[in-house]
Amino acid sequence: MLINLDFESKEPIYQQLVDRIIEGIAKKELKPGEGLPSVRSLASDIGINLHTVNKAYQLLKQDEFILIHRQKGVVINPDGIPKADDMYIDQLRRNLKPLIAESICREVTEDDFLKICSEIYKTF
Amino acid sequence: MLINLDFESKEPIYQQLVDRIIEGIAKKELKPGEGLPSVRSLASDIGINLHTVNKAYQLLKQDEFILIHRQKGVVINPDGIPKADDMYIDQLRRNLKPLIAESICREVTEDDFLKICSEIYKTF
Amino acid sequence: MLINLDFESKEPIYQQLVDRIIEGIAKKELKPGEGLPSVRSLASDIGINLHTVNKAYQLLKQDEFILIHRQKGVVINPDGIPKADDMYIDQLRRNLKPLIAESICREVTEDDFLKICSEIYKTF
Amino acid sequence: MLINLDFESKEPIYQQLVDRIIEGIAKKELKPGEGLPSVRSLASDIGINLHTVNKAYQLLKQDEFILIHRQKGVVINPDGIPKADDMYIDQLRRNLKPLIAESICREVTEDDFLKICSEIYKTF
DNA sequence: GTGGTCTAGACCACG
DNA sequence: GTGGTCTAGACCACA
Repeated sequence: MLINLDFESKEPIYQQLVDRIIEGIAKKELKPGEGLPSVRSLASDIGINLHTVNKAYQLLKQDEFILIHRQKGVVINPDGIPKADDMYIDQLRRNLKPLIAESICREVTEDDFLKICSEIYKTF
Repeated sequence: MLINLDFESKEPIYQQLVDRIIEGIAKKELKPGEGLPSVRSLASDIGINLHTVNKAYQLLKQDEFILIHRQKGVVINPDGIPKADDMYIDQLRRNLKPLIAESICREVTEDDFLKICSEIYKTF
Repeated sequence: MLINLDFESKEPIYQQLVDRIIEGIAKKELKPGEGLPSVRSLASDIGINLHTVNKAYQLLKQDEFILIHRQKGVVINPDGIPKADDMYIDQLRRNLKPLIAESICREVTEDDFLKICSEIYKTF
Repeated sequence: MLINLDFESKEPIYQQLVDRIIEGIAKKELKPGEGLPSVRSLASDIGINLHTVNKAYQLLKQDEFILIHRQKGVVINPDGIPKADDMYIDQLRRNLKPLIAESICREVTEDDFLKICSEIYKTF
């Protein structure tokens, strides 16, 4: 699995890293129980700071995407990722709302928007 | 039009302000050619610094949602908001991708996701 | 002579007005000795503030483009516009420099640039 | 590279700063990929507020002269400056027009004007 | 009274 | 230590 970061983006590197890993899980490139590189090795591979990788891992752990074992190291949650609950759906709504609002202003129809989402779904 | 900000949020105030105004346009509560409050009055209304409002206005101006008219002050772009172009759609895709990736991990089906988007569309 | 102003421009209205009048003189649409509308009538014609027109006229008077007679009103300098002196040429250089610098960065060749200037000269 | 500002000028400091940096790029004193001082250090060097420097940097970033790299800091766009497009040429025309109009009024011939431009080109 | 500019000082997120 | 955000207060240009 290849991780592509944009150092010129406004998006923090640790957040990009989180997103890439979640995408890897969504694409089944990373499977439950599978190991992830250690903080140190990943950091040096990508050429970023150790703390940055650590922050990404902590966030993923917090949302139970990964587990951090003292001995086995970092692994994708073997029990699978927690299902969406109401809180997640709420947060998703809040994130989607401004995207949809701007799309409406720019005359992207609901059909167009859904089609775009659908296309992205297919890429996973 | 009522503007509701969350001062505890991680989202910068100026960005929330931008989002609220775009939502107002999407909901037709703000119509092309309509005037917006001056930076000073809006700032004092909301209870924030005028520079924060100004930054929001500058961003909206940059994307041609509003324009600064030397006589009328700040107005919603009377020619309407620029239609979505390829660049906007690309950016939209990049924004949607991580949301969809996480949703897939959390077993939100494509249908569920589209339904949520559809519901949000209806609120405008 | 038609005066076209852009109220959404960053350029102050009085400056735009000055520029339009100078262009009128350059195009010989306004000839030495010819009268200009009074501050009041011009202001109401264009739909701008009286002080704005006045400021434009004062600037033009300062550079001897126009004379302001108590009785004859405002007239294009009958003795013609003062020729370029060293000070004017210096100022012109200072104004051109940043335009040329940016053009160089954007790979506009000297020939291209001169051609553009030449074209503009032809429009007068 | 030395930066010379005129604090008495009507031209805003941030704009002068932008102009100086663009001139530096035009003169190849600043090369693509090269780093620029941080807002703080440049501000204290020049003796101005860091926000003023920041505004200049933001404008340069917007026109893709520079980019803000999360690791390298502020750097001249390593891909080079975007070439002139129709929009830039139009804007250039609009900027040149009043300069040429006044020059015509002051009997600066086309040849003289082109010669001045040519001289400025040679200084880069 | 409006927006534009500049300063000063503070806190935070990031790497 | 970096840029990003926010506040506060000031002066000016503009209309």
